[in-house]
Amino acid sequence: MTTHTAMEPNGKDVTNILRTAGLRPTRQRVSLAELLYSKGDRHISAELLHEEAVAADVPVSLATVYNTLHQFTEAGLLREVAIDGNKTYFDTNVSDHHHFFIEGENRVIDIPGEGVGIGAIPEAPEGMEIVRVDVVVRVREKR
Amino acid sequence: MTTHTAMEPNGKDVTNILRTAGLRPTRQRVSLAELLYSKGDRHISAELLHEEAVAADVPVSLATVYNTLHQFTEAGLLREVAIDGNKTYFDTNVSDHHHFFIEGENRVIDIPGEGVGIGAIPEAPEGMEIVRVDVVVRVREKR
DNA sequence: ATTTGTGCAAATCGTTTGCATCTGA
DNA sequence: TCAGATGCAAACGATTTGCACAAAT
Repeated sequence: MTTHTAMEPNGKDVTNILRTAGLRPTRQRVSLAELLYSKGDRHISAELLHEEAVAADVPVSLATVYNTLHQFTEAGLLREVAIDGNKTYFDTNVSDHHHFFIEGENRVIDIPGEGVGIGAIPEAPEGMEIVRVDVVVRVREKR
Repeated sequence: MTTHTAMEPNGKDVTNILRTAGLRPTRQRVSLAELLYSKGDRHISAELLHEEAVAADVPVSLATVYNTLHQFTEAGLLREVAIDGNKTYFDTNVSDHHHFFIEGENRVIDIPGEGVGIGAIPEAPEGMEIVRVDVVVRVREKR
């Protein structure tokens, strides 16, 4: 009986999720997943997650963080948010929703509730199909 | 009399536009502006514009292309479109409109007409004001 | 034992910058 | 003249990759 599937509130779930996604639940993947999902919805960059991991005594290399984030994204556990141009954010909220982007601070936050709705979704060009609609509301500190 | 302001259909306009924007109409700026605006609305990357310039016998350095694109953007002659994450596109259409992003091809095209309308624009977070709303409809080749 | 993941450092890619040299007004 | 522009090459920051080593099944 090697199935040491302890009953830590998160550990177990995460392990299963990873397994289901076809990813071996390695130390670093489990730890990163816990960091990602234990604090509600987040929009995090690879670099920041790496720092958090190191701070949490989970030494992972930056390369592994990148790998992991991409694997999670492919597995549908994360959503890549391309907003800024020079940095990639990963969103732990995979459901359909949109974002505020705070200029200056370079922060991304979810638009709460059903705040936005596209009026009319345009038809895709000939031979194309819509994959997703992203709405980014850019805001800045009011002065 | 050095004011050789010829009456080339574009040359003149461009020169004036630049002057109005407070930019000296230098050889390369005028050429780049012509490349940008002589073909209708475009979504172009620095690299591509650079190639076009070189191809058009207007040797400009890539650095100058970047500088110029940013100056034009500040002057309101261009609009930066952050869609892709790893590349910046500059849109010659400065009016309010949205985009299709063709995955795989990494191409950006305008959404024609009044195809999209945000249903309800959400209120900005406390102390923030909305700068702009960007809608990107990601499409892929239908199979 | 095999397969898959990880870490490191080097490589890449797009973009920016420093600085000496030109150019337009 | 002389501030402002340009070109080049080096600097940069984010991300990726190659490969030897380690861990999971």
